[in-house]
Amino acid sequence: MLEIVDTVNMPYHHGSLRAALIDAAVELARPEGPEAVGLRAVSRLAGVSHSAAYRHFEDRDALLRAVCERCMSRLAVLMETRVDEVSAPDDRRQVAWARLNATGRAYVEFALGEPGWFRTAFAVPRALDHFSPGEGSGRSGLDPYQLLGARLDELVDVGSLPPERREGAEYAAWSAVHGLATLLIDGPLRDLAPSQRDGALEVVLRVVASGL
Amino acid sequence: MLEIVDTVNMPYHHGSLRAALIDAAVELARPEGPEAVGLRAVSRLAGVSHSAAYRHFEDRDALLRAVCERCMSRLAVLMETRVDEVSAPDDRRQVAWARLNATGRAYVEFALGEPGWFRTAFAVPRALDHFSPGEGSGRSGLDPYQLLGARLDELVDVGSLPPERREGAEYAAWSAVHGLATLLIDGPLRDLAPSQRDGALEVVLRVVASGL
DNA sequence: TGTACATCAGTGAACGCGCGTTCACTGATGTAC
DNA sequence: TGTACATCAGTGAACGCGCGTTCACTGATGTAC
Repeated sequence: MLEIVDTVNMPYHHGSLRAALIDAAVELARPEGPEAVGLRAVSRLAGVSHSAAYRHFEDRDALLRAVCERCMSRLAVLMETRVDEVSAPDDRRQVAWARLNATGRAYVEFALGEPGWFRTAFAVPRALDHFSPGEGSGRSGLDPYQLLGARLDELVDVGSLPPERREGAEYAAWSAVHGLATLLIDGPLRDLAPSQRDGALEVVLRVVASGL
Repeated sequence: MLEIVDTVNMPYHHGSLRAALIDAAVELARPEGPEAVGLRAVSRLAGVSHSAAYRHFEDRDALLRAVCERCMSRLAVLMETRVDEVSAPDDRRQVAWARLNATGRAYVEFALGEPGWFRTAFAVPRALDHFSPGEGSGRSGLDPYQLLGARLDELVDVGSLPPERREGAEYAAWSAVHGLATLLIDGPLRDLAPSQRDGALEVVLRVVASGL
């Protein structure tokens, strides 16, 4: 919801402008993606002069980085939520597979449901080991990559994935859902009908599961 | 190679400005990606006033579309080349699998070797059925998606892929290599060491092959 | 408790940039007679 | 073969836009005495 800020009754000191700027940036990124996150546009939405932003962020990139982390965190939260929703029958192996599938489904669900946030989450790429703890992470403190790793570890634990095939398994699972997501939202598959989209997701999940 | 054009000795009429503009745009897209393809920058590189471009392209998007097709075509050509390089032993099944792998490897090779072109190829997404014949295609006239389909058809032909699992198989294979490519060049895996990159590619190919 | 003062967090004008697009123009080419 | 003229493909100035960044400033807050 883009709302006009009543600048007349605003106190001179905002109090929590840094947080307000990030909120505004997240709001702008939602429909438009990371390109919409500019210092001027964000300050405008926050109802503040654009130079005020420099009190809280070194430059435009610093703001964008903060927004990326928020978006990445939202992705992590959705993944955790969907995994937690998996009902747990007796069969531990079945649960482990269902949870892996839920993880992948959540990833694509997020990309399709919030394409702007999804693109923003990946707009300031960083190396895996550059993740600071807490940044871009969900409730459990794990980022999306680590959440996927946890699912694969579980598969090993319950004996569904031979330990010798554990190494690098993230790459296969992650690439598959990430590729599908980007092809569906930005790429040549963007005009696929919803039913075809679902079908594609099922095939991707099936191939990964049986290929691991 | 960005070269300064000798504007003094240029004839008033260029002769093939449309082609020259596309060439210049492809050159700009190579290191920078699609963002670098602007009417002014491209005209500048071609040694021509920026308004001249409007004689050949309706607007900036029309130019970008032409460049995308060229980049997509280069991808198709590399895929064909790598497939043709596969030596053909007796075993038809082995050949079919090797060719599928070569297709996927070529895809990632292109993305890593020419990230700007790769990103440009996908910068103006279109629906699959919007591909006009010849656009974005390689020597054989097939675009990358169709080249992948041909590999999968071959697998069915030689009996390596049950026909009932043929449907949607493109989505799984394409998503996997596309996801790996984008994670490696733009995403969180961009700082992976070359050896790790290779390892990730092998895992991805193995999982797709055994999962199909 | 009151006052001087440092510090902090805002403002708004300005600089310089590159972009897409339009428009009246002009130089070169080709065609009709 | 020569000339008038239409057509085509360029030019360059101009408009308006939004951006990131800097800077001197000012209003509000908190602290020391």
